[in-house]
Amino acid sequence: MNAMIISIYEDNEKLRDLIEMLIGSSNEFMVKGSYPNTENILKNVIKDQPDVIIMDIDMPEYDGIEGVKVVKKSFPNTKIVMHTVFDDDERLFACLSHGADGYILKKDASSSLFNAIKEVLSGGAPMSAGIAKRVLQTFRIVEKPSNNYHLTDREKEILELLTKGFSYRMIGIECHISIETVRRHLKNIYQKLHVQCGTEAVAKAINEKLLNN
Amino acid sequence: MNAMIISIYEDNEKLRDLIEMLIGSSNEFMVKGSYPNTENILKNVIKDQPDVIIMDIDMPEYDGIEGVKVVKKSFPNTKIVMHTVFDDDERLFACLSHGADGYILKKDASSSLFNAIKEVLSGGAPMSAGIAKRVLQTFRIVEKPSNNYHLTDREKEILELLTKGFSYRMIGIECHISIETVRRHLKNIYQKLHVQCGTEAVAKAINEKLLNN
DNA sequence: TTGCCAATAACCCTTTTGTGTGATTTTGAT
DNA sequence: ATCAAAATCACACAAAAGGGTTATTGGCAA
Repeated sequence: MNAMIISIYEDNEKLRDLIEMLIGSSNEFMVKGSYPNTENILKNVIKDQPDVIIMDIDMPEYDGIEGVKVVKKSFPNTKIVMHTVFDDDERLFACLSHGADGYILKKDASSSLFNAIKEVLSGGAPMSAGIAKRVLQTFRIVEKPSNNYHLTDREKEILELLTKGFSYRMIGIECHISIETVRRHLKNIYQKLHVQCGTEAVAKAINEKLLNN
Repeated sequence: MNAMIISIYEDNEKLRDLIEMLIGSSNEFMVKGSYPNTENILKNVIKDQPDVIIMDIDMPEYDGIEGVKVVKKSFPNTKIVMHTVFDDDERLFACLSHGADGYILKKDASSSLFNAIKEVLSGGAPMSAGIAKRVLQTFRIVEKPSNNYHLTDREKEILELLTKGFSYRMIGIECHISIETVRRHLKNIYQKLHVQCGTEAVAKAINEKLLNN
């Protein structure tokens, strides 16, 4: 099997050399392309054809988040492992949302970086321990304070049609009931939701996910 | 340092014994509590006081997802590592949303399970490679097809007030413009959004995140 | 059985919305 | 300086929404 090609984007020259050495020392990997920022990264990627990119975030002028964005747009199969000091949510999720495949903190042992490359090549998503935890925490359900307005099924049904832009008349036809009954239901719904009008009810229903779907 | 206490929930007796042996063989860990399902898990946890729980998902009667839910509700600091054959999104995210700290597939080497326990104890979130990848993928921004309706700033402002339940009149007062102008703006907004009425516009604005906040 | 509640329906009346049409003023860009 | 887009205001009219009140029916539970 041919050696996998690795590109490095890191503005600290010493660190860049170090990573290059570390990775190049294995005969599984070959470093091709080593840059201090993401200027013209698309051209570089076309030239280098890397399998994996090691990407710092904080680089002058052209930063790593931009880099992830442009590379992943054109080369979604090129793996990108972030390698950075930042562990704030904002940058983390900015990278992930643009398609970063891994996120390793610089404070971790440099062997992590080496393993991360292997892991990402075998279809995984290497993350530093704290990062993975942070990611999982975003899935926690925020135990909602029972925003239960005791809407009946019928009321939910009618509210849902309202959110779809149905007029009272159309709702009546859809539900096979008279427009007067629709009025009655909506009147009750507005009271239960403590709102004054349809638009407010729709906003509340969507924002608080009151509907079953 | 005292040995960390591990509990095991796994309905396959042979596998349960195997895990028990594997983990108990280390003097870092001590297995206390080993059960074929999550019946009375709360009582068990109170009795065993485990630091980490290894939890299968598919168990008769009382399954692992229920187990995660009830344990994490009362003991959020007790770490739970799922150990299962399932890698479908539904079960995965059901576990994560209730607070599972790790997710290891049974097909992985049993050493993974051992390492996972160490990792979760050191504040990490151990996941099998494919699982981590799946998790990261949920963060990808679905490159929205430029749902840009070319609303002007003023129009967005007015649409936002509408979503807050303001009447035309109130919007006029809020923006220091006549109600006729409000009507005019809304008329344009409805055309741009291809909707017929306020409720539909509000639903579209919220669902497609057309507003700046 | 009685009584409650959800669902249904109707009538009346006022206010709000939505639309068509037209016009003026502001503002930004070329 | 000029042109275009955006923002402003006005009038008229029909349709829809929203609120008050009252009433009937059917199901379910105390």
